[in-house]
Amino acid sequence: MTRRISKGRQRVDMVKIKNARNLGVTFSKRRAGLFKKACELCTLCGAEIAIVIFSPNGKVFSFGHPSVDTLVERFLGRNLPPPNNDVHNQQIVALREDGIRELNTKLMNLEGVLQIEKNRGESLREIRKRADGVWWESPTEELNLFELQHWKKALEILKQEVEKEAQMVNNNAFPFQTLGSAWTPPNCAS
Amino acid sequence: MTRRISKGRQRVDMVKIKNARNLGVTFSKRRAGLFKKACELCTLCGAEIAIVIFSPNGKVFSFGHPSVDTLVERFLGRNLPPPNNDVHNQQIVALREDGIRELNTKLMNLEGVLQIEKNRGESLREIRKRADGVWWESPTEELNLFELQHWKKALEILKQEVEKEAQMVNNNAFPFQTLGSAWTPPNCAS
DNA sequence: CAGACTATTATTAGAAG
DNA sequence: CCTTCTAATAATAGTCT
Repeated sequence: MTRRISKGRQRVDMVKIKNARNLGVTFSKRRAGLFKKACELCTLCGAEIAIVIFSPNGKVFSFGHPSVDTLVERFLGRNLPPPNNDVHNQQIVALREDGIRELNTKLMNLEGVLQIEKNRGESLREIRKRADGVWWESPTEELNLFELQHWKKALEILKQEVEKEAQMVNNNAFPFQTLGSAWTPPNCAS
Repeated sequence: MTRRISKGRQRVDMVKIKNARNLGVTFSKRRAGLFKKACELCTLCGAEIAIVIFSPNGKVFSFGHPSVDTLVERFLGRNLPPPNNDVHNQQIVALREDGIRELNTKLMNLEGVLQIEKNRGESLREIRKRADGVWWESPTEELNLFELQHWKKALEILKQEVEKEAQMVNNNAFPFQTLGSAWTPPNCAS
């Protein structure tokens, strides 16, 4: 029996990914964790969440309940089937007017540009691996919270859509993007 | 001292929120946790993430790195295809470097301080006294809010200069890839 | 490559202030 | 509406299989 020397979890502010391989593994793990958290928040609190992730390699992953497109449309203020129009618009305005966030983006912009200028001469050897394909498993879950029961219908419709899309993806030698696909972690909060 | 009978964390599949009040608290806490996870994923792995959350009450919360709008547009395919050029990859590589991560952390911490200052009106000294441990190590340690805002302006001006310089490259090689976070938790991964 | 393992940290539900 | 505390579970980085 070899001695197991597991490094265990590091403090977040000390995490340093050693190489590209580990970085990819970490990305996959944390992406799954993020989607799981989102799913739990949906089922537990009755929230509607859309997440779009662009990986460093250019692949796209998305999570959406009831669907990314629906929520994005609502966020952009086009088709408002608003349960609460006033609050919604107020929030949008508030989001857009938040100067601090704007400041943060600008600062980050500055840092990014500067760093790029610094690294302009550096050679890069980035692997454009074929990232993991979109897999989704959708166990027929019971939404036990009675506040969430009206979601069942939407969820089933969503699953059908995703199923159709996933089949297309599987048949074709799926190229690059995953649009409008939802992801469901194996064990989402019920 | 009364005896503390803390229920502790429940298993996720057993969590049942007792009443509306607790549901609201749970929503806030988990929403913050989700955003923090997303921020860590951005900083640690160089991912770009947009999250839109509609609360059960109709309120909207968003997280975007670099911005929700940018990523949503890319997701919807209305804008440029995923940037897979040298400059982009260089930036991703730069994100993984310790230096840029530290800079990001510093800026995010700065952002967090400004946010808190704006919202609470507390003094920087009090905040720093409370936030034990993680802080930036730089000549900014003695800055108060006033000076921080001054620094912010200087950075913005510098950023404009850099942007102007990079504008020529912008059109071809560096379309819209930026660093930035729309929302920053108090302690984001470094 | 994809899971399993595990030491370790992170998250969080509920309660109290 | 906050913040803080705490027990208890959840997440995860590195490693091995």
